[in-house]
Amino acid sequence: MAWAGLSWLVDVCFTLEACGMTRSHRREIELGDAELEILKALWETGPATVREVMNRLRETSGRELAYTTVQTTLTRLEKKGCVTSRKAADSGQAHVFRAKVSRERISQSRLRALLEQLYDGSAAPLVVQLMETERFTPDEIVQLQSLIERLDDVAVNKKKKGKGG
Amino acid sequence: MAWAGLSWLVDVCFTLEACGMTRSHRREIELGDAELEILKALWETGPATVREVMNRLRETSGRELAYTTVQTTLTRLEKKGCVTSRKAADSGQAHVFRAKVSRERISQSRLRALLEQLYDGSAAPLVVQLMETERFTPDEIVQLQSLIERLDDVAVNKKKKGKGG
DNA sequence: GCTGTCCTCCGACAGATGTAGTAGATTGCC
DNA sequence: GGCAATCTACTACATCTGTCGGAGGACAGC
Repeated sequence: MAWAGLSWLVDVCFTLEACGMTRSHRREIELGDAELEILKALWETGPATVREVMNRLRETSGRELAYTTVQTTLTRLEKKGCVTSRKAADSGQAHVFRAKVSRERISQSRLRALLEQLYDGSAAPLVVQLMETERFTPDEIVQLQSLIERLDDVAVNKKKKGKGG
Repeated sequence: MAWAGLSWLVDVCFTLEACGMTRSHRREIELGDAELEILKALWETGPATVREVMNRLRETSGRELAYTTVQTTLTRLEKKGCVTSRKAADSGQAHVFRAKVSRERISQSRLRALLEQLYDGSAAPLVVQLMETERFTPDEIVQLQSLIERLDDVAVNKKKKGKGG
């Protein structure tokens, strides 16, 4: 399972938060579906050429895109600052593209937009909705439980601080 | 607060689930940002005319849109099956628009898309991300805790049922 | 050196979306 | 009956996105 632990994600999220990137930006990055799909392929493969991304799409999603379609999309992603490209000696003259934004960053950007658009920024309804409509494995439920406890601790600490200090 | 309880949302979600609408549809409804904003206004006002929606947008978001812009968007929403319109006796000749899809439905559709696009359909990472990066009030945390317990119960019951027949 | 292959760059085009103007019907009022 | 306000319907247009083709450069093999 990709669920060896939530910690990696938790860490990433904390990092983002530490960078002050969690609030205030309504919509940092706007990506279409195809762009996102290709970016996802790039996350999964790691740095890759146009052809590698194209193959990856075919193999994993059965998606048949023209070489130039992938290329155009990668170029647009580069223009948006989501990927970088450079020439690598070991890949002929083909450019190697590398994702510059993380999956979590995109995820957060989209979630934020969703929150603003649907619930005036309040996150709880979305969490509820996710928990109610999606399936979770028992393991995941345990993980979520511990996360909530952690949230709870933070809340309690804050309250203490607020009172005592 | 709008958080008198989560139960309404929970109910809606269960209803959706009962309708078999929770999985399998990749992308039922595609809405742009402006469309969503106007649909949101309609959720908030209840059935309303073009002008009322327009005013609502100005008052709540400071959004200044031309009358016809709102109208066009509402018409497009109607074509997409998200709203209905009819002539009401008490509103002159103006059509009264009414939201036909719920906020939760849209929310779910978008969340689902996000899940598929980013995490191959696995919901847990999104929940984690939301819980880590967004703020929750102590009350909300309590609510979430009880939800998790409920999830936990369901999981346990399933296990029992699976065993017992 | 020619040819085939692969790559990059550029241009193209259709559909969706955001935004709005205009024409013509309807209605209230003098 | 005519004018002003308001509404609907239609049209328009720029931008973004998805998708791709063709021109031309680089390189491997004959």
